[in-house]
Amino acid sequence: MSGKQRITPRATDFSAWYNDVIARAELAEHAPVRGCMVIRPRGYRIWELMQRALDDMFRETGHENAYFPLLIPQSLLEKEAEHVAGFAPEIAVVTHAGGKELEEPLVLRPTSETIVYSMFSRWIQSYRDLPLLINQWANVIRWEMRPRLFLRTTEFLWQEGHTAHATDGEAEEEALSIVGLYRRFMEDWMALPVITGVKTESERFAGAARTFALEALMQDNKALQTGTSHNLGQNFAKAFDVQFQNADGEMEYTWNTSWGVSTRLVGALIMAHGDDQGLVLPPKLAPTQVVIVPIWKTDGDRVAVMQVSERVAQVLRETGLRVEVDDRDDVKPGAKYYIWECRGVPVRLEIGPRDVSQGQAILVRRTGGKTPVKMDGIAEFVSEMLELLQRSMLEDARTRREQSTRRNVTMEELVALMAGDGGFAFGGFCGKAECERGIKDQTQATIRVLPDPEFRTDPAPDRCVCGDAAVTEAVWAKAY
RNA sequence: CGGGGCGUAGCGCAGCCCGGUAGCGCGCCUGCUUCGGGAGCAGGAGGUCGCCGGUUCAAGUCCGGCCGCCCCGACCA
Repeated sequence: MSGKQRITPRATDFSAWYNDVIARAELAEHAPVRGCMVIRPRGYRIWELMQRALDDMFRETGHENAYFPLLIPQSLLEKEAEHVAGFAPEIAVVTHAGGKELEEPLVLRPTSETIVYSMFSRWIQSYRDLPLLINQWANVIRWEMRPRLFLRTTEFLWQEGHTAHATDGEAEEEALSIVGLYRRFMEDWMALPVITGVKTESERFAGAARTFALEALMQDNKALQTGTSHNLGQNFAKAFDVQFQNADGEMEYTWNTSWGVSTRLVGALIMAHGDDQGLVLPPKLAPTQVVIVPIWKTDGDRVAVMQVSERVAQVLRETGLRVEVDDRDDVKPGAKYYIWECRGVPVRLEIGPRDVSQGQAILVRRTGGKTPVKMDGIAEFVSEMLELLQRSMLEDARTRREQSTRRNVTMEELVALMAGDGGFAFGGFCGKAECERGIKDQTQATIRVLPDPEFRTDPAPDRCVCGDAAVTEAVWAKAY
């Protein structure tokens, strides 16, 4: 547990680094079933902190939590043609139960649109029932060929929002406002800058009219889709007969949205901020924000140092900080430094006999640098330090992303970039699926999004990377 | 599903060619000395060598079969 095995440096093998960090920080492990993971307490608490923040945001915007079942009748899943086709390869099916073969196989939900909208059709009668804004926290199952802890597992945890509206405009507004909500969460809590935009047809959710997405760049210069929000149009309403009577007494199908983020966000946090020492957590999502390491030689020192350490911990906790005192006497202080750095704790306070006599503690930042802090006003100082760290992590991540972003790329540049350093490549796009396909075959890069106005290049490119006239701008990257 | 590799202590591995008392590092337990950047010494616990069969006086090692896992080629929050 407190071994001194080295973490593979990122530059040597990013994948091995990622696995090492997860193992050493005790975030998760592989389960007996291929593709499944056990999320350990230190990893699960990160997810719980994410959940709490997001859940509060959903509530503030009028959404209510509910729970729909894991098992879905196969016939129900098959009602929306495009949806079934899209998920077919990833579906797990229960055929036997109670000691006999089932009359109708049950699907383990890969997502819950089908069961949700079949229930919505019973709950909605009038325009007065709209909008209906539901969220659920749940696990889902998607049989994966190439699993990776947190990033792509057969079972994962997520939230899925499902809403019903009276008009297409309202649904579109809802889908977009969720993108904004996700973006605020990712920037303010995860310190993760994202690019937002709309997906091309080939990357669109099975059954959606439009898919909006948030894309972040990891330190290996590969993109990670960190969230999606779909305007489902009336596709599911028609498949599941979700109708309401409008003010004029006419029957209309509802307009729906669905949206989600998952435990993949933990993987994003690791890959966006981690360094060769291990995990680096933004203060707002760190299970332990401050670790106090008491230092002593003699028993007399120990009593004095522990007394001060506990008092400092108390003061910090009273200001709402998550604090741990590492008072183990079988591990030397130096070893503790490595352990807590590996776990990503943002701030460490070292308190030894010298500090006690001088009325101070030594504050060490996870991202580098140490300074003495006076005991008077230490809570305020540490709080401000954490806020500063939270902000600087976002700025640093944004700087890294900008350094790995190229604009107005030509086909030659795109090919060279994807064969080399990778990163985000902005360029004109003709809108043709064959063009998109060809670039993917040649470079392994896909269009992550057609970026929202705020991210676009000014002036807009007028030629597609293929040479044809551009109808829009696109962001290419190799993706997870 | 096609190609390559691996199953030996909690983890990482050696031993296998050439059959003969199951080993190393880390971790774990006990004690003493240590303690401001991964402590040292001494003692100790821990194993159906993936499974089934065969050859042999004798199999971790040789032979046959099976199972599982990892890596590489067609999808995805």
